[in-house]
Amino acid sequence: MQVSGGDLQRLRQQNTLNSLRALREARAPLTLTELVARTGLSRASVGDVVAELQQRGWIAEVEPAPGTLGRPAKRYRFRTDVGHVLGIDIGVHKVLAVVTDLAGRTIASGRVAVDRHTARHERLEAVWRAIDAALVAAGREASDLWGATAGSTGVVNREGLVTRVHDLPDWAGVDLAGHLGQRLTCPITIENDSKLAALAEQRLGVAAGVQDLVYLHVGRRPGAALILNGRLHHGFSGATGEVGLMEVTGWRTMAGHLEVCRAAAGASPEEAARLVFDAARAGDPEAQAAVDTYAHHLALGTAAMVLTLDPELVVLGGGFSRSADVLLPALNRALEPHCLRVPGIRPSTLGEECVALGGACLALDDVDERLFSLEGAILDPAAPQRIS
Amino acid sequence: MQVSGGDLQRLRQQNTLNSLRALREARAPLTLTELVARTGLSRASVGDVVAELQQRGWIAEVEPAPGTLGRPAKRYRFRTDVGHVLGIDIGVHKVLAVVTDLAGRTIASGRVAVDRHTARHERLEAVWRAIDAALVAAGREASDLWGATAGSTGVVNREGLVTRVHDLPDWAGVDLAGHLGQRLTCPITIENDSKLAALAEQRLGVAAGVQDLVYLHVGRRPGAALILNGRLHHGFSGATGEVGLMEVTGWRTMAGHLEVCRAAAGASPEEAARLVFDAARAGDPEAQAAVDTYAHHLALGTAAMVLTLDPELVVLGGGFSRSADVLLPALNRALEPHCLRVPGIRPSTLGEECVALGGACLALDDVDERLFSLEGAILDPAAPQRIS
DNA sequence: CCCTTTATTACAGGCTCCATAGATATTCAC
DNA sequence: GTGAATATCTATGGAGCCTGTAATAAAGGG
Repeated sequence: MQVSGGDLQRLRQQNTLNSLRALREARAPLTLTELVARTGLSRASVGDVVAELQQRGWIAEVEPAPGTLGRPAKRYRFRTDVGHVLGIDIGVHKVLAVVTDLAGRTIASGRVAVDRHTARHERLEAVWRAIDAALVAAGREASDLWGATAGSTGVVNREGLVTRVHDLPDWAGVDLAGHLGQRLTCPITIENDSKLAALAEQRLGVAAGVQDLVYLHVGRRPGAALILNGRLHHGFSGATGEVGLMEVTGWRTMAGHLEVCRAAAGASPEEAARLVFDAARAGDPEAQAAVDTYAHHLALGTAAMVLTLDPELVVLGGGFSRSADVLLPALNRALEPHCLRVPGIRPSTLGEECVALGGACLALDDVDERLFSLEGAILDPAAPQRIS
Repeated sequence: MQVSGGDLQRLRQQNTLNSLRALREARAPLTLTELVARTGLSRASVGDVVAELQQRGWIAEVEPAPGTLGRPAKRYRFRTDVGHVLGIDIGVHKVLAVVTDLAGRTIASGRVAVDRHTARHERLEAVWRAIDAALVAAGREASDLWGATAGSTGVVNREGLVTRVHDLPDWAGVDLAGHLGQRLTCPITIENDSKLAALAEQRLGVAAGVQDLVYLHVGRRPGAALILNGRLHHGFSGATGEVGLMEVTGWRTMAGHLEVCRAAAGASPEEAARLVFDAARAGDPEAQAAVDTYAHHLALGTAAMVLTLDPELVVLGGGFSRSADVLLPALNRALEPHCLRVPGIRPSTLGEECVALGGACLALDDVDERLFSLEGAILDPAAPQRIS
């Protein structure tokens, strides 16, 4: 059905998409009368549009709400189950794959443990195992996926290549998009893991709806990601939030201040920080001083970003954010002397799935883009195929 | 003419606006056939739409292009002269008002000299004199203006209040929007001067079309402004680009390194920098060292922003940018060790009108917003009235 | 069992768009 | 100067979509 310029069919397509969008954003069943109010169309037109959407499979009828006065109205809901997307977190210690529906709700996940010394090909193999496990648990095939986004440590450029990595020796230069493309036919995106975590917090977590925020990954290697004007800020070459590379911030070495504490004696580097935070919480002066020193350095880099961007919120994520009750007040105190206005600081709420969930969010953005702004054409629900 | 939801009249409005937009963005007369190609409509529909736009006064017919084969086509242009906007630069040393047409071309300007010690009420009086001079030169009345934006030093919050100023002792807290509103009935916006300069460079200057850039105001009091994703980044409280407030950058004192040079002996602070840059250009080692020191400190704050944002471009504006041939290479060298990727650095091209022009750009954005996205209604050209 | 309330269905009317064909205006070739 | 070629303009017919109104259907309360 070829449609030209400002055709009447175009108007119908617009109205159809507007109705579908209204149902999608309502996140609850709507009656025709409610849709009339939301779209501004007449009841007759909405009836036509809804019939077409139902016939194509985008929406489904649910049973009428009981206990209402008058003839009960039919209710329709957006079918979040017609498509699924995949979010993948390729971390140092684990690979996590999450399958979500079109509302971003987790359907199933698969997890494979790896470690710092896992070789590149083994890690890539673990990615497939996690994906397969998630797909099996979701009862889906790879060809059912409408989109996939993988998060990796390191700088990820526009072409999806991992260009700089510190944690994993042989990971630089890996072509994740190419690897995933061997078995996935849907559109694939690769992004930095902290950026995906920030996106997840802004969509599903503690920063829901905040337009400008700085996400701080606090851990042995701190990092940062930015949401600006409601969108993930990727930067020209993908290297945003790297203020920690400046020597004056001390970000590269600041975790050491925690590890030399007596409270951490004998513990593994992973354990050390938690022990020090616990000791500080219990009142150990040495541990408290170490936390303050850590917060002082963290505040230097954070202040640079806050003064540059004046965000509404700072979100604390990463391993150390589990001790936010100790770290957050220390960071707040340390930021005070640097900032004109200290933004709100809140700890992450999503936990260790946040990177994979952020990947799903990014893939869903792509699905929405395709659905709502691609020439306004309304098609049958189907998994899009990668073109390249 | 009341129009509901997905009315057919709505479709006509959309098509009308699309045609108008095509004519506006072409910035040159178009024939009906060219409009058919750009809008995707049929010739018959475009004919109708154009007739209405011409009758309403939005577009005008120009004489046909000679020397073409076949019957010469009528040509139409967007009437950039039906409306005007005002850009105002309230600086330390001058007040400059610029009247532009809807294409952002300067029609006339008015300028009043002031200085650091001009009292608040005198400066506000100078603003009116500059505005009146510009209006007289343009042959317009205040009621003809479709929008006005004033740029001021200091932090400007969302309500248009100037909250923090360093250069002018009694300027903090001034309610510029209220002052301008006494005689201007159009929508009024107040913004920080560096932000407006950045916008002007991105729309009309050296950074035309660049999506992500950092604008560096280099002068005795350096500052910065950000364009992110093609839009001015205002921040939560208006205090963006203030990384120079961190002591470690040395921005507050770095101009002193220039003024203590022998090359600047006896000169006024305003003159000193230019003399030192001249001496450095001529090969004076002491001056070159001073420039390098200045560039080193400038690079500290710049690197923090570049590492945070990974912009495509850095634009050098402000007084010292006239000596960009000396300063730019020094800044480039000083940035090298800090950055993963040193962005392109270019000197400003717009000169001292840039803040006022940026104000006009911001006012024009508001005009476009109102014209193209306000419920899709197409009205007669007229100066909008402020509601508040 | 009837009445009220609300949702659905059917039909007429109006508006806008597109396609096609004929009329018009200019240039180029001879 | 005349005619062919080219491209634009004008007018008409046909089709699609939306709206409004009136008639019909379905549930709950008295």
